[in-house]
Amino acid sequence: METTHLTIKENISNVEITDLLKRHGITSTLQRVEIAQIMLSRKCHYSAEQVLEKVNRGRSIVSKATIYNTLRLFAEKGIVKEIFADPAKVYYEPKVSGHHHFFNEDTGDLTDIEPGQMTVSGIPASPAGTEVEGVDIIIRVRKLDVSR
Amino acid sequence: METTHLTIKENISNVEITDLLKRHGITSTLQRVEIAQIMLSRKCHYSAEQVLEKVNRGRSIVSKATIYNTLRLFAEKGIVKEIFADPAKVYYEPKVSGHHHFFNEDTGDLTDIEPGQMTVSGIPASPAGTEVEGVDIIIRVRKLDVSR
DNA sequence: ATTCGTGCAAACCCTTTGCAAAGAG
DNA sequence: CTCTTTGCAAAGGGTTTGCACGAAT
Repeated sequence: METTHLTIKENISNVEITDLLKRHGITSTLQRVEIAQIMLSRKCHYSAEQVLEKVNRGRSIVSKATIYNTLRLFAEKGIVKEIFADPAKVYYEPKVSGHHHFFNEDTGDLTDIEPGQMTVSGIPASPAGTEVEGVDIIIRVRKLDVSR
Repeated sequence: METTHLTIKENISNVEITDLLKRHGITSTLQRVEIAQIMLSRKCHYSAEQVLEKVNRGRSIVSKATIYNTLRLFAEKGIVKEIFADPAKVYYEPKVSGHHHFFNEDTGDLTDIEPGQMTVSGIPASPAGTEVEGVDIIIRVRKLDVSR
């Protein structure tokens, strides 16, 4: 349940993943391990559709419904983060705190801004009865307008 | 076409709105004036659905399709801004630069953070061939967890 | 006349849900 | 054996589109 440290590395063993899921209060199943494998082996920004493709790679192991359910579960449990930058779809990334994004409005590309590069100051008190969950900064960019 | 100054005030006359639309390169029509009226008479965050209700108020002046088309047009021309905070729907507000938002994940409420309160420093150079369109900061909040 | 804007309904697409079958402990 | 998870297909809901009608120049 507690947010334990997330390791992003190329070849995470199933044991490590199972362990990590359990530490986050998630029952380990075949499908969940496969999805975690995809989401935790590298920095990425994947749509549900992309996760589906990557998990199944030819074979057919996980259904679309399970992708959505699992990604939502992972988000609730804090091992994945949802990015709402593109109105058309949600993107998912491994939850490593403190970094933000460029979003290219022409191409839909998301790019990481490394943590520490950018700082926000003067964050006002949150509305009465609420607490801050997180701060998302999205810098919207588009291709240079050469006509100017 | 140029982003001219936007005035938010309670009773904007049709003449003022027509003029403003024209200055932004938008042909003035009955429906567009009605929609602009709603969007420019106060600070607000409305979903397309809410704009529809407010514009029609009993009568039936504008269709849903026109609401969407017009809001998108207004966004392109810079008199309205789209907020992507809630994955379920887009919110629209009058485009007055420099302010940001609290988003309550429990209720879906958006609240303004006045410009100047919060500053970001260390914005890195945007990816090659792109230019910054805008910086969106969303502070996600939720109701205080009393169980802790 | 020709062009542009509007309205309706249907299409779209991402996402969620209901329910029966399979899996975990 | 009981509770949880999965898969399928269907439903859902916000948004977009196609096309005919109407308005404007």
